[in-house]
Amino acid sequence: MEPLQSLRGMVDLLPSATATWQRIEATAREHFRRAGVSEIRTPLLEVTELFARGIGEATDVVGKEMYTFLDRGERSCTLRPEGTASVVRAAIQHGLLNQGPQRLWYGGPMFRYERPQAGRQRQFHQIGVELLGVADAESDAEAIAVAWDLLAELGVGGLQLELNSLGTPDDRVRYRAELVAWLEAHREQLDSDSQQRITTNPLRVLDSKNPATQALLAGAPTLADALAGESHERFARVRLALEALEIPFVLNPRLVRGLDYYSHTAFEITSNQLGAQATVCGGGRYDGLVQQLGGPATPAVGWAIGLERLVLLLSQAEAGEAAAAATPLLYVISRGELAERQALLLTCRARQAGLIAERDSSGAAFGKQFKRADRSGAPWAAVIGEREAADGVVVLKDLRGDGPEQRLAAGEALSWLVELTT
RNA sequence: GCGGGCGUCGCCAAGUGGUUAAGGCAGCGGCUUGUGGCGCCGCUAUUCGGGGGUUCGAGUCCCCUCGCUCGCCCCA
Repeated sequence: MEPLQSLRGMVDLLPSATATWQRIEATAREHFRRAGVSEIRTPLLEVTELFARGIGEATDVVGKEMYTFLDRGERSCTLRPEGTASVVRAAIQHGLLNQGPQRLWYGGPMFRYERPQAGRQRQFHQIGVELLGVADAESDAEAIAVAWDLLAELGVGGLQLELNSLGTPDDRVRYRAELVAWLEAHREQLDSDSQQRITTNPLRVLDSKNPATQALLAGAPTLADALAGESHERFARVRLALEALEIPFVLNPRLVRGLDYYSHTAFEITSNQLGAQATVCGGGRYDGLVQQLGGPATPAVGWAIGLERLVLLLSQAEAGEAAAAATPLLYVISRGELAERQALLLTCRARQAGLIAERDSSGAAFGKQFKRADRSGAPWAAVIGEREAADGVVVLKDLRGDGPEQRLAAGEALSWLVELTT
């Protein structure tokens, strides 16, 4: 019989890895609590139209990466490819936006049908923050600070914050026209990829990896020059706020995020240790999205961190810590039916008393059980053989020192161990 | 979706057309049927991701397929 495998790009997290994930989640939860950000949980499945309208029909995410299917009622459903659209939908649906600014975070799996590679899976996990109903430039910086500080708290080093301003939709429309005109004029000198993008997504040409194209682009009109005065001032305020927070950043005028809903501030936090998929965190302002999804005009900023990429950046020291946390204090050895029942009882009582206890269920010779007790790393072994079982006692043995074995009633042995650890 | 690399035991890994597929770790058993850590001995792949083909003969060559991986694209 052929064993079954997980679907391509769908990854199991084995016990050796989950401790790291739990630490990230716990750290994030506490970090958000201090930042006054509350958790929101939305369904993994949404009507397809939500993403088509929210993210943009022309984007790669919507155009070719969504897990979309018809349910039994013939509705087109999509496994969420990102979190923002769902959060905004939920906020609108439940009238949250009538109650003042909403500071929300979410986490969980996202789905994108792409070719897997390092730091990229078809089911991946994000943790993200959305600040809805905040308009000021300082809030952009605050959102970035929440992400930056979280990464710092987790101990991720070597990160770079890249920053750009996309201006208002008007700015972008105007710039887009200028850029397209310029690109058309230089069409012959562009690589074929870029030529195609003139019509599909002209701003993306700026990001071309083709060196000749890059050289040519030095003479192209820049988005920064096309920004209206207000957009310019706004961006300056964001930068001043980041400087005040002492969060270093580099301006990246080519940073054009792939989702349609961004305006003004766009940023990415990248690492040079991730290979091609260098972005750990990406986000920005999206003032038009709420309205576009049928809600009241609501300014907003947000970001998402890719957890798989974050895990890649965390050191292996984690694995060691996790193993240590699972080391039992007490290893219970037994042989014989009555003894095994008493061993089970002792083990569960020990756990109820707050001790990490493990029971050997092999029924093997004591020699074997002691060997396993030793390997478990437990400092104490409780031994229950037929004699102990008959007398209702246990033998407590110090596996690390060479103190004498103690023969105690089960309850005494437990309270003795509890005292030892407090 | 497009290119490149790879796929031998749970993990690491030798093997590059010719009898029985090294070794290490882990696991299990024994020396030691009530006392561990060391040591010694033994066991664990009729099979080399799967399927076809070439050949007297294939883990080793070819084709297809699945998976992983790196890059492109895109993004977290």
